[in-house]
Amino acid sequence: MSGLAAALEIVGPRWALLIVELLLDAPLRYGDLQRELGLGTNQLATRLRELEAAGVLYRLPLKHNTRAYALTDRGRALRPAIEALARWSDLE
Amino acid sequence: MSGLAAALEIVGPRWALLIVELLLDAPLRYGDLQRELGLGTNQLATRLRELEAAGVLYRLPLKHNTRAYALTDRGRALRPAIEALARWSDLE
DNA sequence: GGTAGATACTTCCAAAATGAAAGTGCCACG
DNA sequence: CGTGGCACTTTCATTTTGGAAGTATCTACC
Repeated sequence: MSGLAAALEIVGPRWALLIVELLLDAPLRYGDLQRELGLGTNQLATRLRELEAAGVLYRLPLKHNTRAYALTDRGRALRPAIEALARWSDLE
Repeated sequence: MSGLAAALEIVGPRWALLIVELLLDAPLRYGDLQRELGLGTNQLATRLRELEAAGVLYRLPLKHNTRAYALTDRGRALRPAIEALARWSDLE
């Protein structure tokens, strides 16, 4: 399998890269992500579970039943790819 | 809509970026793409139609009922993004 | 001239992913 | 003890993806 295909197995599903993009700035809570992205809560839960399993992000407990989602080193390493795609869409 | 979201509207669907990756080297025919990727012929037809409509690639007639698919400038501009994703998956 | 093969699809249907809405469990605060 | 915020789960409809088979056109061969 090509490197690209391997990458898409992880960040290919819908919303995955958009979640990572939001977290590049700072950790966010579940509700914040949902409001920013406007996706169904079930899908957000699924994507976060998968991205955590892939080592892209991790859960950061804040208090009682509140936690934030933050990027790992591997997650932050997606910045060049995300910026390249964003720049591509700006061409014309 | 963020630049990233706009890019994913075009290259987000499954197989789309993998098709572009193959065409970065040289134009290929329909059957070549299908054999290389191993996807259903109906989906290849759909993806090619969408990528053509988005100005990423174009049909290049060869002879009678044979044609090749080649990248436009806009399609070739995806190279940095594709390489960034491929490199990311190689980390560890 | 008929037939077999190559090429580029389309059509049909099942399976999986995605999306919208409502419900659950937990804790803090008044 | 009730109300509200937060982080989900469950359920079900819709859309996307996937596999298999069929169609149309031209070419080359017998």
